[in-house]
Amino acid sequence: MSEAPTPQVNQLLTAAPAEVRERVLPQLEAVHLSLGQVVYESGDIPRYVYFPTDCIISLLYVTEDGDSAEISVVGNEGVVGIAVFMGGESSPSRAIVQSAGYAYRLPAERLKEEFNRDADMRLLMLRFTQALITQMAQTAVCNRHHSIEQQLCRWILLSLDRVPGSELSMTQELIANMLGVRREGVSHAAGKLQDEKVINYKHGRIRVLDRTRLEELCCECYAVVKKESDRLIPLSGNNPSGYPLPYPDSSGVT
Amino acid sequence: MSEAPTPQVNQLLTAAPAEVRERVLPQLEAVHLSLGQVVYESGDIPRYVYFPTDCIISLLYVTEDGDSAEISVVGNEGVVGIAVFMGGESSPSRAIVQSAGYAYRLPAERLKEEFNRDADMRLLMLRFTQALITQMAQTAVCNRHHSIEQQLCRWILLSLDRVPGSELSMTQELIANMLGVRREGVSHAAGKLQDEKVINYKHGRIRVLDRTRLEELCCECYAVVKKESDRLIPLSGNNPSGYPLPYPDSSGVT
DNA sequence: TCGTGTATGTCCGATAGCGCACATAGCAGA
DNA sequence: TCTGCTATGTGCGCTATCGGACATACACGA
Repeated sequence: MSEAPTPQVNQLLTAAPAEVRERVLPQLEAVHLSLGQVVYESGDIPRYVYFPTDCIISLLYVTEDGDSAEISVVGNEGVVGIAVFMGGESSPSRAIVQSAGYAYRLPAERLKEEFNRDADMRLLMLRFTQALITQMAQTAVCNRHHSIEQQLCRWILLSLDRVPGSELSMTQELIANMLGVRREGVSHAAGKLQDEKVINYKHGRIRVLDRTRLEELCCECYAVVKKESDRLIPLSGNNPSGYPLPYPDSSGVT
Repeated sequence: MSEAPTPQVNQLLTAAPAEVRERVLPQLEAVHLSLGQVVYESGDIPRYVYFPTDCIISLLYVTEDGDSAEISVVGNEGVVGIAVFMGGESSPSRAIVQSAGYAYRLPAERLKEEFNRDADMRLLMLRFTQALITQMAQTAVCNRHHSIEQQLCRWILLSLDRVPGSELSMTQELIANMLGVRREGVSHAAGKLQDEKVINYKHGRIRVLDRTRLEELCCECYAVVKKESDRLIPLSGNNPSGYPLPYPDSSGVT
């Protein structure tokens, strides 16, 4: 388990107004989040908000009979726990770690204070929230109209953008939970992508071989979300590769 | 075409801090919105925000090949045009009138000013936004896991809560567009509900005969959204019938 | 009162995804 | 190196929904 990246890897922390950052930095605490860890349960009142650096956190909705669906993913471009500043305190979603790594956490109260105190900070958080909303809405349409294969492409691309390298650590079983489909469905779709040499799937490890082709096979949902995120979140757009800034490009396998 | 209800029919206008309300009331303009009217197109920069009184506005996402899905509905409990205060200016959704009636519109700039000026007003808007987020997310899960019949029940209930009386003016064709399914699918589901004497469908007019049963046939998605809205939006929870306050209960047919 | 257009109901085959069962393959630990 | 667990691939019948074609029924206006 490597060291925690610096807080600046998180784009919101980097883009935060200087004085807010100064107040907040000493209070940030690096925490390692492991795969599958539940950060918030549905209805929980968060004590901390999390700024991911090299991890990915999924927001899931779970139905009464156990079916689930991922409604958005958050990586180093964002923060988990928006209900804290949106004023609702809690939300009916579950937040789980989709890719292990480090995040910086801050007491919920502290973010709330900064949000209410500093207009620029507020704008930053709200614009991120709007990007999140776009992601959710697009996911809803995607769930309705696009094939599992297309959705898998979207899912891989969204994840890839939030993680260094071109590899994801994730079983088909878990992806199936995220997409709200059967594992077999994912297996089938992944098989097709492998036949096309677009990805390589090996025991819980996806390696993307041909990102361009992957984007072609994907529905437009990925592009819509990406474009809107780039527009709304500072920095995010300055980095055309989509990979987190402090890492080398996809050339090297981690 | 009857007169416009007072602005107080809109719960956000009613719940707004007194001083904000005083500043804003004289600048509100009643507008009649007719069925199917497009309030915003995807990507538009709104010049006005709309506070519905007795109309319903749907937020839709449309895919490249014309498929659509409703991601949320807004009635007298809310406001349309959140991108204005969220800081993104525009959003990729289309807003269309799902049920004709009146709304009060306010220049976008004015809402933005009040939002930035008054912390209570801000909280009000943000809590409403969080309720909207819940609705979108629940829609995404519902799209994935529930049958057309269940979704139709959810849709009818959500609409009914936002309109006086127990009747909806809406063709199956339009409902199909909202749910992102075929008209035939809606026809089939509506037929089953009619056989059960839960609703009565007659040429673009749905009459709800047995609301209790309708709620039973519905997936939990309606209840989740309703509960969260009641929690987050003031007043909304004070009115257990769920119908807009200034109207008589469902007893009378309009 | 009658016609016309819109709204609804229904039938067909096609297909994507489900649920289940089971075979295989890679990985980790003894 | 062997063993066992976890992850993946695959086959089969089932069902909901799709896509298109068509028949009916209601509502409104001449």
